[in-house]
Amino acid sequence: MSHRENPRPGGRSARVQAAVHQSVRDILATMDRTDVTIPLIAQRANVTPSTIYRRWGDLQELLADVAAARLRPESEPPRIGTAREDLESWIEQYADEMASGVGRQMLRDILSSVDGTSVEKCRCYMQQQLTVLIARAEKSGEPFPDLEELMDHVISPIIYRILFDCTLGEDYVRELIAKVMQKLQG
Amino acid sequence: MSHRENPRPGGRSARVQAAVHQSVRDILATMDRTDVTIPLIAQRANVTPSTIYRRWGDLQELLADVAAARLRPESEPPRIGTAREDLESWIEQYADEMASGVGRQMLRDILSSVDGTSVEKCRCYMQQQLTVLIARAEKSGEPFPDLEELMDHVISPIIYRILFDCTLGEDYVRELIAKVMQKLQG
DNA sequence: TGCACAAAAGCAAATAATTTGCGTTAGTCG
DNA sequence: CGACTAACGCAAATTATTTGCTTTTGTGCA
Repeated sequence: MSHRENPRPGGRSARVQAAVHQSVRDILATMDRTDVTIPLIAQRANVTPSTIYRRWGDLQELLADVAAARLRPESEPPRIGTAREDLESWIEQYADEMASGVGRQMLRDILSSVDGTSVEKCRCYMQQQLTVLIARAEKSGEPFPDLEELMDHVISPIIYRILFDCTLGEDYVRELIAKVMQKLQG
Repeated sequence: MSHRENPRPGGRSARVQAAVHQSVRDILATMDRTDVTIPLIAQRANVTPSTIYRRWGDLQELLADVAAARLRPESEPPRIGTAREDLESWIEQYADEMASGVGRQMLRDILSSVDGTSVEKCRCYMQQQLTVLIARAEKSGEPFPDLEELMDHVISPIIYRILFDCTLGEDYVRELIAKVMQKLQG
């Protein structure tokens, strides 16, 4: 599946991929997840079903691919104030996005794919954003948790709760961050 | 789907369910996940495909149901010594099971099901076991983290790493527990 | 015990999705 | 400009899914 990673921009392959991705997004916005089919996606994208089967294999892989693409961040985490404030703001937005209906669905699509590419992308995108925040803190001299600490004790609990249908309280994210920050002192 | 929850024991419904579950386990042990099909499962279980379609809907739901059933604990966490030692031992066994090939697959099957029953079971089973451990600690007067603390800072990071293909180092579980225990002092 | 009822299974035809071989097209590189 | 190749379209063959109808099986009641 090398072509899925680096289709030459502007080539036919890239156009088909864009059309199919767009078709999936449109259909997913309209219909229930359970009656989305490849023939349907193909029709809306003006390609043949066999093109999709050959490129993505099956519906799960296609949905995972689309979900991963949607999770790619468009910009760096916005600058609010202190590094901690930037972190709080970004994580809160991240949690909201993942906890929404479409967010949950994207997570599930990504996790249920056999091919690990999408899951890896999803993790990398998130880590990149965190790394930017960490770098900012370092630059300004603020004490800040490292990547592993953030993954294990902020991101993981949030994603776990979303996946396993627990509720995320109002201040849940903020409290997680507070705990991690507190540990920096001790 | 009320029949899936409480089929009268010994009835025909229960026998079919057992046969189908067994068939799925057998097939999953032999074959690659991607070429398991409902007709195949039906054949091995000596039922017609339509029976499976009518009862479970599709392959994903069936696999999620089987996975949830496999995760039901057969016994309480074994008694090793102190409550902390019991916890370490149980979590380590839990992590190993989930990190194995079949464990990962079960997790994914459960998470990709649309119906939330299996995901709920999976969480409940785990929480039950933790609750037993917490009760033991309380009885013996040992300081011990509460359920939420264990879920957020021990279980979540483990499951997250498994789902997102990170590696779990040799002492990773033990260190997570050590950190949580340490917090009880401060 | 035996009869009536309901739930779930079987069967088979109809529909829909997936796979595959082969010819065609579009982009790439010399 | 003219091969060359990767990816697409088309259509036939296969396989999976759905569905209407019939039959079986277990349950409750006379």
